[in-house]
Amino acid sequence: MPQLNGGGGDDLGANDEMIPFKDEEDHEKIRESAFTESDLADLKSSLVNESEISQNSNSAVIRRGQQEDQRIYTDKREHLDDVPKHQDGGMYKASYSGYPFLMLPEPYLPNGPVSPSSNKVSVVQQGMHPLTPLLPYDHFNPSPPHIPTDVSQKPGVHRHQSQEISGFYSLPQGQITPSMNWFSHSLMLQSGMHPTGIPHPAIVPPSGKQEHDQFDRNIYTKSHAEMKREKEPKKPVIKKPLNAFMLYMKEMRAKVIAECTLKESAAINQILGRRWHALTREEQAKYYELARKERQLHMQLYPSWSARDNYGKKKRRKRDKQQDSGTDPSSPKKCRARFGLNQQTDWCGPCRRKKKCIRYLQRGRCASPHSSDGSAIDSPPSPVNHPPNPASPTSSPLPQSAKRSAHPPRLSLDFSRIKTESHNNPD
DNA sequence: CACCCTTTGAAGGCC
DNA sequence: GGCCTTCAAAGGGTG
Repeated sequence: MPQLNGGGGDDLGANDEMIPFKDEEDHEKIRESAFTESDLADLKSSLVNESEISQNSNSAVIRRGQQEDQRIYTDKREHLDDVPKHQDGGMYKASYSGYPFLMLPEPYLPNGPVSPSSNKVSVVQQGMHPLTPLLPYDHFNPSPPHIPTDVSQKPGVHRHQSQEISGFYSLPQGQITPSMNWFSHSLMLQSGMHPTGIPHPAIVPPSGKQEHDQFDRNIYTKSHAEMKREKEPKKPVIKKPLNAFMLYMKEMRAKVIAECTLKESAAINQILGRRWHALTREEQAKYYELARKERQLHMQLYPSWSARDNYGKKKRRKRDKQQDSGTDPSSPKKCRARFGLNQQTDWCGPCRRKKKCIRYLQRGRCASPHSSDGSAIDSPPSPVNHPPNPASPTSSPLPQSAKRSAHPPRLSLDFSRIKTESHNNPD
């Protein structure tokens, strides 16, 4: 994919990495939010700037910054210091272990994180090998250390690695043994052993967030009968596979929390969102690739599952309710509607180029920045910023979403705009 | 206690 | 195909 091309170099330089995010809104909202302390805001800015600066420099700088970030965890990883730290562009370094084992999103870990106390922090802190989990595809480790040695061994079933679909979904301990390759698991699932009968990592009890943790604990603390009684009425929920950004958040959240001592997820997510945009395509591509693989595996494990299955499992958000109840036609969602066809000069770049604004369409706001006076920032007619499709044309197919989606998942953003916003980067 | 907030991406339904 | 909605994680905040 062109986005991945490391070859022309410039392409990766993200000059045309038109990344949308609502900068102005960010600033305002952050100020308006519960985090009103100026130092906090500064901290946030610096956090973002850190990435932005890196972005504006080059990937080497980025990696250096990441290494610096990583230092935060040095004390936690000292015992792993003999392990090469920089195997994959520095991206999965710090905490992105566990994938496919520990990094598995907790919903996929029916028994919860290996360490009961670590379910908020990812992986490395769990003492995992820093590389194994980070290299789920090419460096898949069939014998993750956290797999208990006493797990039952199923005779005749041998785990053999699959390079095509590595073990993204860790097999539940005590349920699916590590000696079973995931294909076996998949086959089991497809051949009658329905997911609902096997507490697969992606399967969680139907209700609250933490429920799966409780659920997991209950498995060991409650009697079998009790468990049965409790479990039976509820149908386990197969969660959606995490997308690239979710994977990124999962990995980086702990780091951001540690750096800025923030705990409020909304604020953390804002930072993470901006950092996400500050990533180079290469860096993002790795997460896209992980996400793609995860979807692939999820699809194989639960061929009949549909994202729609989980609809209604969450309460509708207020915003949605508001939209639903009173769809306010006076609150335009699109630049087209907002400014009208006669004032296309006021449209944001993407809208002007494409005559529409996806962010307005999807989020009710335009991610692509307008200038402070309301005029649109003149974005270069860069190619649409597809997600850095990690699938190399020779190795993997396009992500389905990329194939299906008529529009790019992300809007383009004039990167100079980000620079302008950056306090530290006059460039 | 339940929901909100906040982010991006994926998926699916509707037209 | 375009548009729209919902969910995925997370955990403090809020009513």
